[in-house]
Amino acid sequence: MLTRKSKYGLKALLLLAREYDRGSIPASELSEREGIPEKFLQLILLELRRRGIVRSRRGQGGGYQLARDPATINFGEVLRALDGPLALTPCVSQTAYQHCDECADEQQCGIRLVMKDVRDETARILEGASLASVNRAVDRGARRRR
Amino acid sequence: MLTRKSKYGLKALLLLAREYDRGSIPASELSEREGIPEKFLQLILLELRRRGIVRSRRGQGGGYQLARDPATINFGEVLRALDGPLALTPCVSQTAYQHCDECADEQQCGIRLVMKDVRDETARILEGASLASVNRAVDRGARRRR
DNA sequence: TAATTGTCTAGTAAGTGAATTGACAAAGTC
DNA sequence: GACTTTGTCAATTCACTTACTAGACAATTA
Repeated sequence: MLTRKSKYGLKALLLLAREYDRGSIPASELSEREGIPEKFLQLILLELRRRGIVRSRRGQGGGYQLARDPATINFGEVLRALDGPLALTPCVSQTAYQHCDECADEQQCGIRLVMKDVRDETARILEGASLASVNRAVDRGARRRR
Repeated sequence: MLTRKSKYGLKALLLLAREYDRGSIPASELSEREGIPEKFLQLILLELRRRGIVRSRRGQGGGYQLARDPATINFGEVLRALDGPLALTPCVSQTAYQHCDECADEQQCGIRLVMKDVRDETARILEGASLASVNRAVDRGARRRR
């Protein structure tokens, strides 16, 4: 399951992407506009900063902004930062591989076979979903509905 | 993440599928051959029985067997039975849809858009993976490696 | 220097995962 | 019909994770 943490993180980032050229936006504003508990959001933004996804400035007029162009930040990267590896099982993870101790021969494991397929497809979709492209898709959908 | 519960369940089912024509296999044997804590396995098998995936017989010579042909039982069905819905978020679940309260307009949610894609692909893969086809794939892999 | 805003460490309540225990029920064997 | 094997089920345990909150502290700017 997607945790609230990731959901909040993505929401804040999508908003930062929409207002990318506005400069820094304080956590309090992000928190209010997206309905995210402020202290929790600060925790999340801190992790995103450590990962180089977001940049921060303190003091009056400070706040957060994307560290890079919205087209170069994707859902996969964000979910990995906040929720950990995408794979459903460590034995098929690219970023956090771990051998299953109960599995005598990984080559012979049917479960692994299937989970590998799931991971690959999931990664393909999430890494293809950049903040910029997702915002564009939402806008396209809204226009079509009018 | 795939829970141990589901992993154990799938392992037991794959074995039951391999020995489908042998009749009932006691939980104790499944437990020993797959290295699964026996009491925990019984809990899992009970859930699978309630879902009509497995059949049981008590008393001497009793045990468990698949309720249906191994080709008609797929990973998606099993994971739904043991771990709950496949979707990463309730607002894109087929089997347990729930509106997100924090989401004003679902049609405008970029996160939902992406999670829907992930769910659809995940379901396609997991529902295409039957006990029979996965066992066949494992055997093919083993033969190729020899 | 006062106000604003981010940084960081702790802590906590509730829930989930991964089991274990033990009483009980049914079915077959001798 | 007693005995044994095997499944059913409710209850409990324990560690870990999620989703927060509190509060001290640090930096920046008007």
